Amino acid sequence: MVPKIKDVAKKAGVSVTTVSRVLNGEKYVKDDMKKRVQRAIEELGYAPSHIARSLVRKKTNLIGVIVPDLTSNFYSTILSSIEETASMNDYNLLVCNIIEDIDKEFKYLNVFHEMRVDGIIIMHEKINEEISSFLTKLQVPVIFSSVRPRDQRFISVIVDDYDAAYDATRFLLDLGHERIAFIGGDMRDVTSGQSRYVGYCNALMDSGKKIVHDYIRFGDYKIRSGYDMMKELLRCDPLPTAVFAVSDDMAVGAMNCISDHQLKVPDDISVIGFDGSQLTELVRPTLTSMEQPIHDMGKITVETLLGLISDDEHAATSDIILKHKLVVRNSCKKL
Amino acid sequence: MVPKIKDVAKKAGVSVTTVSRVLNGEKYVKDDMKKRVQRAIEELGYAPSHIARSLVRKKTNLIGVIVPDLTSNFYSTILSSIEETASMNDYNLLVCNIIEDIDKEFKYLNVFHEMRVDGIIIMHEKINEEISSFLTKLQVPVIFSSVRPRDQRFISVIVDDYDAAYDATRFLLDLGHERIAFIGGDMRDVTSGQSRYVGYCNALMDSGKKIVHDYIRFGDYKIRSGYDMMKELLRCDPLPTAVFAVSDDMAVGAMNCISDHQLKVPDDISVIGFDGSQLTELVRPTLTSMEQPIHDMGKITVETLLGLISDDEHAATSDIILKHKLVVRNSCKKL
DNA sequence: CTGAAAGCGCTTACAG
DNA sequence: CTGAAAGCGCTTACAG
Repeated sequence: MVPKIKDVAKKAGVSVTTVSRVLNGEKYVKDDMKKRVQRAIEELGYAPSHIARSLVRKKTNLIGVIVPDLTSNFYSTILSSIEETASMNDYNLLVCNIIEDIDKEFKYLNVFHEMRVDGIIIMHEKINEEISSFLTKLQVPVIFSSVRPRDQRFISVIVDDYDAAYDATRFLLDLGHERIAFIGGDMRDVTSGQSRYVGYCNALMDSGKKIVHDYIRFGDYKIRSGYDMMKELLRCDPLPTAVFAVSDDMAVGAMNCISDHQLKVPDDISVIGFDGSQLTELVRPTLTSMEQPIHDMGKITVETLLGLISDDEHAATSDIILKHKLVVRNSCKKL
Repeated sequence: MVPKIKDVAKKAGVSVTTVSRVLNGEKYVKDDMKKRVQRAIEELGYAPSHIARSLVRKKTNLIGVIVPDLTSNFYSTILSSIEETASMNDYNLLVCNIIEDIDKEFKYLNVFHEMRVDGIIIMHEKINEEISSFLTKLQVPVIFSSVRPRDQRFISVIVDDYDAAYDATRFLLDLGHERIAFIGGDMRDVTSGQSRYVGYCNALMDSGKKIVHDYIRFGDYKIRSGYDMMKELLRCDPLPTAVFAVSDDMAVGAMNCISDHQLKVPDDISVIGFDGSQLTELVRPTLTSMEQPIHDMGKITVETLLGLISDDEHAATSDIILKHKLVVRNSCKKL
């Protein structure tokens, strides 16, 4: 039904080899033949089967992407950038949304293997030993984007989470805040969990403040948990004057909780987020945030992966650290 | 390097045919052989090449998805549901983010063709004649999700936009509003553009109100345009007491604009949105919205498409209309 | 510059 | 129940 190379060859009165050659833009095809082949292709509406090509070329131009949550603005923005860069380089994306489901992840990694993807991008760091070793056996380039797994065999594209969290906390200290609460991530996460927590602590200590455990909570990066953790923080006495949440989503949750309790941001409590997602501009007051270069992150992730795939001698061999940047909006106030 | 069926056969001391049979779960394989094959598969870490399989089976289990904007909460939520349903049915998603770029869309449709996807899902209605006829020639099931193109050859999964817009406007009228502004979508769009506009107009007329052109603006569904259109509406005298925006994004833009001009939602102006995206719960005040069943929409889109793919006799032959539902939150006030 | 033939890694009649 | 062989739709040495 759908035309194949043989049909084109017959119609043009040449061999399939010749058709293949004009398809692949090889020289050494007489103009006359090329013209005939092109006309036949046109008339038949022929497009070569990527499937068949992949089989013989041993290259699929497919990249498997594992996203923890597609509905999160942060991830969907990175994904958007990944898609853009991949598309420009003639790669296509097989997208998997795992929603914290480790079994689904494993299933998908198997699919990626069966599909013989050329490379894999993973955007969460909660990989276990089983997945880690499966990934290694796969013999396919793997890259982590925006997170760094504990297993140092893999390359990550990230910001310096420790520095970024340190700077965010420092910013609040410089505004004169003394009672700074912290809504962290999962401490099992190396980057967004541990590093950001340690950055917060060290900034406090370096400026002679002590760490108050009542002011410290851990969520799961989502709006809801920011809200819930803030609710707990509002029971503290005295109240914190500022909150640093390690994701914009949690920061927005915290802001909403504050406003639902008839308090004002930033007059009563200042809030600073982390990520630089679109939420920052969307909420009122707009959210000051320690931003990751989300767009570049996606772009560089793909470019680095393509380097690995093509076995480029200049390909990355270690983590790529991008610059974070504090963007001041209206959610923090000088004390 | 990566093991193939031949390697498994050799290791197990059987023919490739037999290996293929146990791979495909056929009966008529002696337990003894089955065991040997399975062990060989295990030891080699063998997984069949989906590429090779697709070639002979003439089925790729791939669905191409065209999303207008991945960073939009509405679309990413549908996509998430699409992915979930596809995955459960052993289908994989090739995702394309076209960002209003008709050339990119065409390029991707060609890729989908070359990839021999089993089906295509499209989430925007701005398809031109060229794309429309290409789609028809493709001989592959196509389904539109959340939108309906002008071209009636295609099946859509949608809500009744006219009714939904009518009901949303009716809701404001019932609250006692007389001066109801409207921020619409692109009038070239059949569903979200035209139908919602007509629904708004008819609701007004049916209750004896006249249509004030100053109160009507058209945006592009995004936050920014809601903001900009609202800015224009704020120049009206008298001010409208309520605004109906045909997407939650535009409604949030409108709310922000109102609050940036020192007015209050809903005390000064009520706002109602459309879609039921996560934004509704995220903003303050929370946004009343005419909701589409986003999750079901994604699920049913895939199920319908799979019906078409398997050439099920019960497969849909016309549009599928899902129920809309008004969810009242805190952005609208009784006058 | 052009074409016949082998091969990519599978599945599926067909024969036994 | 098992296997040899053809074929899926391409590309790529190889020979001319």
